[in-house]
Amino acid sequence: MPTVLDVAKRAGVAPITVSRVINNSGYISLATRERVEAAVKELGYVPNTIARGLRSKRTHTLALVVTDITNPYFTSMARGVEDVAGECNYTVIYCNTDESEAKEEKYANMLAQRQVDGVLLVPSCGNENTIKFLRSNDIDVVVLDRHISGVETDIVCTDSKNAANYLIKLLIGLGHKRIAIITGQKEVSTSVDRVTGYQQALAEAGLSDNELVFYGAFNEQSGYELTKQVMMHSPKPTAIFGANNFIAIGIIKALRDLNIDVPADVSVVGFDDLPEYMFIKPFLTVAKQPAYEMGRLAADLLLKRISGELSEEYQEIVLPIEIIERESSAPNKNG
Amino acid sequence: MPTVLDVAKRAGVAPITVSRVINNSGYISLATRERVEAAVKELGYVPNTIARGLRSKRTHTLALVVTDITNPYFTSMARGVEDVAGECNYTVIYCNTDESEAKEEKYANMLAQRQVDGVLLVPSCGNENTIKFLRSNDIDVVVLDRHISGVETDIVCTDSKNAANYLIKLLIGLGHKRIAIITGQKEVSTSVDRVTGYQQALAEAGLSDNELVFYGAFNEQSGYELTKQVMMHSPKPTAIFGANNFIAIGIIKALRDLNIDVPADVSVVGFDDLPEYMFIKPFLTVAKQPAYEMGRLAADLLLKRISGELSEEYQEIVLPIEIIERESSAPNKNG
DNA sequence: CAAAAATGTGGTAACGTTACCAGAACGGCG
DNA sequence: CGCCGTTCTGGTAACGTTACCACATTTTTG
Repeated sequence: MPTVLDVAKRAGVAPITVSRVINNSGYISLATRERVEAAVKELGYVPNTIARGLRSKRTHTLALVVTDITNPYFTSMARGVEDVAGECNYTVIYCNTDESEAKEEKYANMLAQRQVDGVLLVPSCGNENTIKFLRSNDIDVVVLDRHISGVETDIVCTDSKNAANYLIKLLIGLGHKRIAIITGQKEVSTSVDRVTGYQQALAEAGLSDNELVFYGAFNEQSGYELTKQVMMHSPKPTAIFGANNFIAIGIIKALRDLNIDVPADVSVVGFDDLPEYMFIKPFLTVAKQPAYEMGRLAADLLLKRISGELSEEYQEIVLPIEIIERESSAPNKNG
Repeated sequence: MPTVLDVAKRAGVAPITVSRVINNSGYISLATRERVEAAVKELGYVPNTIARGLRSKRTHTLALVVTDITNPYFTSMARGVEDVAGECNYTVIYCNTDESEAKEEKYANMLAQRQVDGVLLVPSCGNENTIKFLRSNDIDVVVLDRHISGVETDIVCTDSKNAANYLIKLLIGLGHKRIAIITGQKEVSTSVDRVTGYQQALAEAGLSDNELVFYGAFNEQSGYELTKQVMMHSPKPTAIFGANNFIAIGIIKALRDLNIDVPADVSVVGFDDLPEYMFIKPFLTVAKQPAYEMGRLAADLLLKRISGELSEEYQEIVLPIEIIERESSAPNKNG
């Protein structure tokens, strides 16, 4: 493994000069630059990012902390982050918290040890400890997807409340009066926001008495089980709002197992679209968040924050949500 | 940011002693250990992985190079890798080559700079350059999914040829005689292997004259377009084999747009299952590769290779493929 | 034409950790 | 009692790079 020193000797210059050529910094005459570049090639020299990081205090590494990378919503987000990072010669480390606060803490610790330059965080809970810890280790943080209380921060998210509101109004417009919502953990902001949007829509339509809110987890199983509970209610709801993609799938499967037709008997709407290629035939009416774009913008904001080219003030970027009406929502024919 | 030195001072010991406590190496009396641990806590000391890596020549970092992380096949694989790596306190960097040799090369260079301890590589092409380059930089490599020529290496894969063979025999058993295969790039081993399995099955059944092989790319668009070509053939095939999940989806969509019913008019079989949760109703007959398990085993093998606890000989691990028969393959009723 | 600014190069030290070598204190053994 | 092995601790240097300062040379400016 040749080092700057070897290259320097070969090119007949000082190590620092080699460094300057590689980093394109400072003044270098064309002649020496060429000599150095030739030496680099001849020796197959590869600069050592580790040593560089130690000295310069910049590791050119970001981390993306999500709950589960196998959720296509986060996979797209990850790809967005990766693409922007790659363009700027940054590397990304991915971490899966599985919605566990303990895992989040463990990862935060690991990332501090690794001296990453910045972290893109989808908080596993409403807790501000992780952010404070990272900041105390000189690591910039941009929050994604979910709000966090108790601390100011840069954040990239969508307007869950409004989108939920819109979806419910859509259902109300189709004649539905008994609409249930199945959502995730009470501790997660998106979960709460979607419920709030739901409640507001009902209130505006004078249907507040019909609230049917079910908290659970953001996964298929929870959606499945809660649907069975929901359908025990009397009178039965005529529409269900699943607060993320997995919940929506759980709902559809449960209804199928209960021999309830969608949308003839019950309409279903969801949040977070599944990738188009996944469905032979798109079917579910959803509020689609621009996951890839969110990843891109968040990475962009983080990189700017790291380079210090931003004012002190924290930024909040709210992206629009697209409502896609498909077959799963239909006029109410069941009272 | 406190360092070992600060901790050492506080605990009244030498820096090296702090290092020993943190790494659980060498002899330490209980008293000093406790003193050091207390100092670590009081100062909020976090060891610096960068400095550690520079000195010890081990970064505790792996890289997973795949073609596209948004393909659920690779996402599962990634999760398998991540889980094993995490257990051993290794961190994983993900890289997407998008099947481009240039990108693969760029990433290899980056990974060498970062001094990763090992790389899990899904080769974007049959080229051995990347492996040779990484090895010349003291980086261990385990190849995943696809064979590579021109160089011996550890590899974890499945028996594509046999699985393809089996799928085609299944179709032949259902009475199909004109079976087309739509596959990926000619340069990719899995692409070729699946064609070989296809050809052998036809040969064994005395149907060699009916070969219908279409090379393209491993994505939906290619599957879609080639399907339209395939169906121009006369006489039309009665079954199509899509050599990966995206191609299969492209096929299904194309047939739908052509008003051709699956499986009444044409049977379809695929490779690489989509995650169960994606489908309300599983439908496609597939050869399912154990992606998560492949990731786990490959990471395991790589870590062993890194720790030097393996003999010199390269290992080839071939995992079984599961054939899942579903509705998209049915008896031939179209001659 | 002197002074100031731009250009080009190098020396030294430092980033934070651990490898390597050394040595002290202690107990057990012949 | 002297020797050896075990247990515990420390000093020094090195990993490969770049920050910082210094200086020489050339070009620009008033």
